[in-house]
Amino acid sequence: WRRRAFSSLNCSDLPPEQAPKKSSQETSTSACWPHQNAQRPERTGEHSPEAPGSARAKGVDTQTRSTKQAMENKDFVKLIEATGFGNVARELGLVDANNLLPAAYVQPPPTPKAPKAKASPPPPPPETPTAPKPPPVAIDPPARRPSSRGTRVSPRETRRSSRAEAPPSETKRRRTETPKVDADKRGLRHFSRRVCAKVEERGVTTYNEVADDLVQEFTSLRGNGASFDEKNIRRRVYDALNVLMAMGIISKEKKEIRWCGLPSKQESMREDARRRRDRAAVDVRRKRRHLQELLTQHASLQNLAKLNKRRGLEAKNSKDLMDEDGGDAEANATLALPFIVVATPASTTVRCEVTDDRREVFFDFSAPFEIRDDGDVLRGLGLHRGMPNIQRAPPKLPSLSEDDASEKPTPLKADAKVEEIRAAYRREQEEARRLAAAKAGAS
Amino acid sequence: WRRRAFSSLNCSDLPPEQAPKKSSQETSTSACWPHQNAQRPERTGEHSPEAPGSARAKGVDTQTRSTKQAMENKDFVKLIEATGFGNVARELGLVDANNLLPAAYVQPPPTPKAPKAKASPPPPPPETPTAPKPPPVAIDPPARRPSSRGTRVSPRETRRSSRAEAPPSETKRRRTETPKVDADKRGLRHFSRRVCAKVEERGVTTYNEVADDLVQEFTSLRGNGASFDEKNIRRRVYDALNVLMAMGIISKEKKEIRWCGLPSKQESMREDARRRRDRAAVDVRRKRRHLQELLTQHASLQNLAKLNKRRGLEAKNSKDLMDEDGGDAEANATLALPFIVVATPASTTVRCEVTDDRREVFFDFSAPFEIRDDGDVLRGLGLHRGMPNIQRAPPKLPSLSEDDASEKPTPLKADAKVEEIRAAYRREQEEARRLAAAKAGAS
DNA sequence: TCGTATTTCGCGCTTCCA
DNA sequence: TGGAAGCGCGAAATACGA
Repeated sequence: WRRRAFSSLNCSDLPPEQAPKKSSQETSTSACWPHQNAQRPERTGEHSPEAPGSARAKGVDTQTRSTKQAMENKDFVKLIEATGFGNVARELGLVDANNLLPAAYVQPPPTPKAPKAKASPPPPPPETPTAPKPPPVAIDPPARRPSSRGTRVSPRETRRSSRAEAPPSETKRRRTETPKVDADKRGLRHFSRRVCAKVEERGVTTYNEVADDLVQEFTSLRGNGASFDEKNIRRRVYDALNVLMAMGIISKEKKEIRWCGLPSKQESMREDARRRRDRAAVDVRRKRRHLQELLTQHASLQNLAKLNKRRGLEAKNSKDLMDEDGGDAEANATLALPFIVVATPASTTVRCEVTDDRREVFFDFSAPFEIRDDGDVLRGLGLHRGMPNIQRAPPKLPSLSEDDASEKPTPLKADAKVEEIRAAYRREQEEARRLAAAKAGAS
Repeated sequence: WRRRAFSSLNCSDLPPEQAPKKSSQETSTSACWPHQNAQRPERTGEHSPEAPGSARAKGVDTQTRSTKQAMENKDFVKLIEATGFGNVARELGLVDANNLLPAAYVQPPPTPKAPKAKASPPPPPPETPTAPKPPPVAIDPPARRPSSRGTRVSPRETRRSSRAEAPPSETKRRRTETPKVDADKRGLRHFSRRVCAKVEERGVTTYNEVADDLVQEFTSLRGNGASFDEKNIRRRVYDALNVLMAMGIISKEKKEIRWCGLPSKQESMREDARRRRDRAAVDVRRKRRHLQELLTQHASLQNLAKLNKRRGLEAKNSKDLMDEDGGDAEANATLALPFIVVATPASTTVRCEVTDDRREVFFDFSAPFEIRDDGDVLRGLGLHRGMPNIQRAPPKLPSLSEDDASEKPTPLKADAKVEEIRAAYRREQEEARRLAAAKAGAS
């Protein structure tokens, strides 16, 4: 057989109500070949030998059908079992516990009637089992939260003064009467649940809001009009809030109770905060470094200015006595800013070319070279020495593992001897003169 | 200036300790042009006019340096402020609150001494502030957990019997003496934290384990040997456990307290369970559908077998009387399985070609066609009718929002009249004969 | 049914705030 | 400094296991 012939169709030739509704899935299923075992699911080998042609139908009379059916059902159930669907079938109610097909196979289903109606009808619930949740708005403001104890005569107020004797209080009586009715609607367990839910619902709230709500809820829950245990509820709310607080599920700050939510959220928020903190720390470090740089620069310039001034004076003084090329001496004795230095090895050949308008200079080096700006040079001269080092104790951040005492630069010597500066300066001057140098006039 | 001249370098001509360590970042920074404002960070316009050439150095004498320095520092601090770094500098301790540079600029830093040593040295902690956590093993089994009240004389036992009078209890006295020392080491808040930690640490534990541990911890924490409030602690543990239980952070089952973990974990696990549950539900639905299919198939075959038997008998009986083409009548009266039907519109031209060995048949259709297997045909014949429909109440899953009562198929009629079956059969037979049909012999 | 485990419940002290 | 908010604390009631 070549059996790839297949396509969409029109079922108009079939009786309309029998036309199979061809969902794509059904189509592919019903198009399977029955005798190609592998393709039709679950038609196992045990079934195949009993297949259609050899079905053991006992008779054809419609009247005796039900009895025959019973037999066939047995076979059928056996088949189901063999196919591994027994459990499923039983579970689904397709066959009952006795491995019998339900009567629906033969008879129309009887008028549905509760099959498990027992003798004792359950008594109607003595109290409203789940009261309709009252709207959370303040219904009776004057009566609520009677400004704590003592200001108002409540049923509780008149109770046993010495709780050792005295007849069983109303509370006790009630509880003993209906021991189970609201067994899970009392006590710390229940109240903490309620409190938690309430705070979550409110987001930000106060003790009194929560307590009032719970009292309201509770009193309306028990149809009984008396606000029996308002005091108790209020007391319990404290307990619940405290534990919730300790768990970090809520937080309280000056009467303001705030829902902090699931620890997962907390965790992620903590993570986020940590990240931001770290980023900020890096930022501070960078800024500190930058500040240090600025300070260094400033100190260098300051020192250079001093140096220049002194050397200028010296040069001017000595010029009268023994100088040959006049005004240039003063200029040579001082260092003007800004400038850059281009440094190469001594062996390098440098070709220098200046444009006619003297606005551009071209250098051609035979070897690698290095450019230094005035800042570099001043630093190299040691003119920055004596700056306070700002790499001191970083501001104490909320405790973190890593410490910032990592790259504490070697503390600079407190001051630089003027002679050292001078020597360095001379050395550099030599260097600068020997190599290619360019100056831009200052001020 | 064309200033792209740059390359890697050798600093061999410079004094080695002055050779700037060129980290890539530093290089790019120090290579900036000072007079190209945009490139040197933070050298704002306010700074530029005071730039190097015009620095106001008051003198050069090293001896008077410190006083001059004070003036310059003022300028410098002003500069820092102008640059927007004032806050940072102050915060870093670079300048003090009076906007003065610290003495480090001039003098070597003095021997570091706590600058904020106050008058009253904090008294040594009267008790071990954080006790070394005792190993959790039982240290003193006989004395611990004295099998509840009454069996043992504890300091608490002798306390006020009627709390109205009686001298202030030891507890109270202690608390009043040291009001803040352990203010956060008492009370429900603290204990619930402890309890939670303990349960988490233990994973699975019992009330007594937790309580014993906490008592142990507490008594060892307060050097005071007396187990003052063992009873209270034990009482509080109940409270904490209850609330924790209500929050679902722990669970308790017959004295076995189990850590259920953060709600986040719970949430994910709940999510996971829900997913698995849904997957299983889909699985059940699919299996149920499949079972229904198998049942339909089985019923069809069963019914067909009956029908065949009866019609075969009828044909045999009537053959003797008035049949013309003998044995074929019986074969024609019955339907053998398996087979397939290829259906086309009446107007379709079908070309059929069979190979010599008769193992392959080729069809050529002039229009779309449809393939139906025996299952389809039997279903179309109505032979599956009367099968109980298994789409009954699905097994009650743990409460879920969605209901499965979505695609309840229209209940099939209880039984199929034999005449109907016969008519349908005949109709289909006609159709099958008129169209292309192929049979594979059965058994 | 008793003894223990657990929970309920509210008195009165402490702390906070105006 | 007095009143209100907050809550420590433990007696008593109840639940529970043997």
